[in-house]
Amino acid sequence: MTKDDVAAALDEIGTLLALKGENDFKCRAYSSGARTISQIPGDLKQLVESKKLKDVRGIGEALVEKITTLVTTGRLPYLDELRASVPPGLIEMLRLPGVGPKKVKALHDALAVDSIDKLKAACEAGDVAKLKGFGEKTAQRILEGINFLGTVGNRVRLDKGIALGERLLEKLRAMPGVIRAELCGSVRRRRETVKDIDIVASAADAGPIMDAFVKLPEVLQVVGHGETKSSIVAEMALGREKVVLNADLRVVNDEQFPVTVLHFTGSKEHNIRLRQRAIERGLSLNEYALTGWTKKLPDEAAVYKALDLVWVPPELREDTGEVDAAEKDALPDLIQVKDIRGVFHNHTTASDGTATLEEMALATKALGLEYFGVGDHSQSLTVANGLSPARIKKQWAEIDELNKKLKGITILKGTECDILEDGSLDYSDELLAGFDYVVASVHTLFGLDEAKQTARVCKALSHPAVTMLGHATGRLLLRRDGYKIDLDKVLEAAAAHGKMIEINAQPDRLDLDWKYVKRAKELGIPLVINPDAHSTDDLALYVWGVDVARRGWLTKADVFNTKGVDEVMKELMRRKTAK
DNA sequence: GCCGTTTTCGGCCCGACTGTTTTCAGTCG
Repeated sequence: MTKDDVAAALDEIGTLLALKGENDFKCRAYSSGARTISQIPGDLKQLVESKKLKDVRGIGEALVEKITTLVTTGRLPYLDELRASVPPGLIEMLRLPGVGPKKVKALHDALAVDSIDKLKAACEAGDVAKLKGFGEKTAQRILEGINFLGTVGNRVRLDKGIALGERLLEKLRAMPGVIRAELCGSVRRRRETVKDIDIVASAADAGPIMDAFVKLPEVLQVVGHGETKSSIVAEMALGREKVVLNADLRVVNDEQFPVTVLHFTGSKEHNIRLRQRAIERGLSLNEYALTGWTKKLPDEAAVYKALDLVWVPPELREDTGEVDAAEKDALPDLIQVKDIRGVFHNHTTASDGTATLEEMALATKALGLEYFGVGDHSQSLTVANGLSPARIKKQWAEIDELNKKLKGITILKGTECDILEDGSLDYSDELLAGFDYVVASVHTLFGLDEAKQTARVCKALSHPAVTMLGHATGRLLLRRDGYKIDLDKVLEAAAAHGKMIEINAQPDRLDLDWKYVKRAKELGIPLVINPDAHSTDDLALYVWGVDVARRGWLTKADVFNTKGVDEVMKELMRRKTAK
């Protein structure tokens, strides 16, 4: 039972209790407990066994007992009973916009509605509109929600969310009367997926901007249109697909702007900490002002300063220690895109890429980078045209030739070598010794149980030739969970054997997850940001990995590919000869 | 359910918007 499994169970309890009409604070205690567990460092089982769980903030007696049962037995009778007493369809109904636990409960109690289908029928029959507290408009909104289910309200990848967000932002900034405008929310914090777009703008008169916003061509539906806040469903074509997202706009006066931007950047948990801090100082922080503070607050940094904190980069605002660090002025100097000087894990036409070695190297140079590491697939991955030892040697010769010919870019000899079922590698030790570096990755047998998968990867990490672990979980965001693996053990193995771990920057991977990036740093493991490029365009994807690194508190010094080519080669050579 | 320099009870971040009400509950962020 992983931390995520435990967190999911607690979250489910919170939701089920809410559907039963339980006290809101009790439900929240479970949800916040879930969040705490999913972000807790170290091994949960050890924490349970050492009885230290009760010392964790937000985990009290009742949660300790339930978590202990979950971790030791893998089950929780309390949750099973709850599940049995709440029809599963009720949870699905919560996804409808404007429908929360109270409305779901009312619908179930009064009309015996326990599924989306029955809800649709009840709306169409007019039963919902007649219900106390409901009405024609509510019934209509529910029907619209059911029609939209599957397109609206779903999370989308960060890169797509930003694209739509920036389009809206650009149009807003061009509107007459707009003084300042900023993307806030999870987009600004660079979460790997986003559920909606939050925009804050400042203007002397909000009305005309609100009116113009809800009439933008991107608007699919107007969800709300108030004096200072409007909410739309926005749509934009991106390549061959469409991005559909909710977007909220808040317009305030320019004096309020910094506090409002802070508020809507979140996270909610970060805001709560700031508000508590304000209260401790005899102040009160809301979305418009720091009440009780008499001096001007021209920007966000001034608001933090008023709370005796240094400015916190948005990527860190998750209440995972950043407020304490900001108090001591001990926040990390986060890595920036410009710090990256080369890339290691990339493919060419030799395996499953679309560009040649030379094209890829030149495109890397064009991005201003110093080195291009090729990491084509290894021999057993035949579906991706993995390279045989003979083809590897041919590629090495080609690299030697290109390195003589090309100026301003160095090609490094690497491989993305498959980790076989037993944890051994896909090439002989003799061949492996000829590479500058080896990225070891899992591409097969995703279905192995957690213990086997963990042992497999840990064994690969013990191999002297391995430099770094590729995409640690194999997840595809919003599409596929990663393979079951105990990442805490994997990190321990990487630390023990002095290996690096990749942050795969493909926007649908972002694997290693930022929470584990933070832990890897604590264990002293060097991280490497790789685009896993399969085309020349893909090379620039490393910027998304920089976002993950920043969320994981990494500085330039924590990331291997911030070093220049000479230093990189020296370190890779040192690692090879140390074995 | 959690928490405590008001510590075993009584709070828990707080405001906009909507729709249903006629003063407010529910939802959302």
